[in-house]
Amino acid sequence: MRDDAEAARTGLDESRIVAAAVRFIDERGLRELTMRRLGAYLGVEGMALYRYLPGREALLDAVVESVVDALYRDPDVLLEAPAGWVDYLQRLAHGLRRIALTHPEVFPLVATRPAAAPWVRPPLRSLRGIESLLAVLTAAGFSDEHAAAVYRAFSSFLLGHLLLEVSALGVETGPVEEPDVAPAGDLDAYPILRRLEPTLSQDHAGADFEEALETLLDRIALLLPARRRGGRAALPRNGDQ
Amino acid sequence: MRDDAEAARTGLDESRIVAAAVRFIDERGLRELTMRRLGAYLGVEGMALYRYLPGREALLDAVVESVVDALYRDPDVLLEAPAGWVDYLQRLAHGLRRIALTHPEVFPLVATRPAAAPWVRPPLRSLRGIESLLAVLTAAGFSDEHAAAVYRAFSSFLLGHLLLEVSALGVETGPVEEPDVAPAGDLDAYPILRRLEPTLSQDHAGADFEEALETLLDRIALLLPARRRGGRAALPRNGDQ
DNA sequence: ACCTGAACACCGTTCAAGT
DNA sequence: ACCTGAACACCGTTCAAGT
Repeated sequence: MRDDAEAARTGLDESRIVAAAVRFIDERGLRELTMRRLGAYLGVEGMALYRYLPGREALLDAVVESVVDALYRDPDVLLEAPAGWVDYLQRLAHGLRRIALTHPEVFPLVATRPAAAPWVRPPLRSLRGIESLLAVLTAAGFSDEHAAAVYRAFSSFLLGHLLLEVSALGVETGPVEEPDVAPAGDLDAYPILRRLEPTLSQDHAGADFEEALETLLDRIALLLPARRRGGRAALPRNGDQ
Repeated sequence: MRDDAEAARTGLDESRIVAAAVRFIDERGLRELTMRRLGAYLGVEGMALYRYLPGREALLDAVVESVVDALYRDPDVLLEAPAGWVDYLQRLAHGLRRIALTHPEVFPLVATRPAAAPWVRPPLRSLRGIESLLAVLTAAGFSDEHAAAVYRAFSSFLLGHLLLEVSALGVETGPVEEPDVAPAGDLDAYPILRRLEPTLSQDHAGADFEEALETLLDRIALLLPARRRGGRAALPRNGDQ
């Protein structure tokens, strides 16, 4: 199906298959991905993939792992030697957001695939990543319980914001059906919705993400004794915009 | 397949099919749901369902709608006549959490199905629900922009927390494979993770949800002039636990 | 009017056979 | 050693035919 069947010269390989699957999903969407079509995309019959992967479920797991692991190959995330826990959490958050926006069709998979253990929380799914996060937090003076609580709060924040952001992306171009006049049905029955529609349609994803992240970091800083907060959460924030 | 094929006496019906689909997913999981099996579950051939629904995608949309709409049939949510916006948001949050925990296999669908418009944000997916939320907020004195911002923050909060909570539920009993000794592979390479595993395995979902909800409500209250906050956000909260 | 049976195009997966 | 072809059980969906 592709002009340059990239596997033709050197043969297949698990990592090549997974990389092709990620590109396939980015280009055509998760719904389009079948073993047979991915085979064709690689210039091969679908059955050939079973030499390298046990099946479709394993392929999807590998896709998720590959996309999440890109975080630790990202030079802007700098797993080791972070300049403090605040800087570390900011880099992690921005790195994950970059991944979500680069692979919006893959991210729902990152969000919903069953995890290997109950404490592996999407979207931060890699043991290496969790270990590193907990290492940074405990080194910064958080107790074990507080480090765990921060990990939980941070996961929820990322999952909620990023899943909503990519799903809003999808809805713009996603369902190709119904090029009707009214894009969301009859709003006539919902007067406030109709009045607020322009306001609600504005894209605040970037600013909301930053603001919620800063708020979360302030709240986390309060778990530390004041002298270790690094200037965070010094004052209550002014609320009236 | 079921002893009392409930449709046998009165015939099929869209709402009966959708209700059966919800029960089927609750009992056997989303992955098991096929048109043919749902037919059998109703005592009928799968093809018969196409008289009432255009196809499988429409069925899933109807399942999501049905589950979310239960919120407004819930007497504890009390759509109309709320005792203030704080009370309203609390009831809505708790009502949605109840739904998520009642239908953990359906909730990922609520979280990830493409929405009808970009401003329809999971998990609060019903136009009626959004209208009602915005009505309560603007009546309480929030500007249009603030009401929209509250809606966005509230959606992110609910989605992140509830999706993580139900996915943690799923992982306990979900993948029936691998009753191995080590439940999450070799933690030997991750010393901090190994030390924190008992801490991380504790279930804090309920308490985390309440705490994050209260924090969010405090933050939202700051958008109002002080005299309209109803006692909310009077003081900065004490951080050291 | 409502459901069934047969049919079609397509899946995931297995495995003997080809090269 | 690596891929293909045929095969199997199962999908979603359509539609003529039954009752």
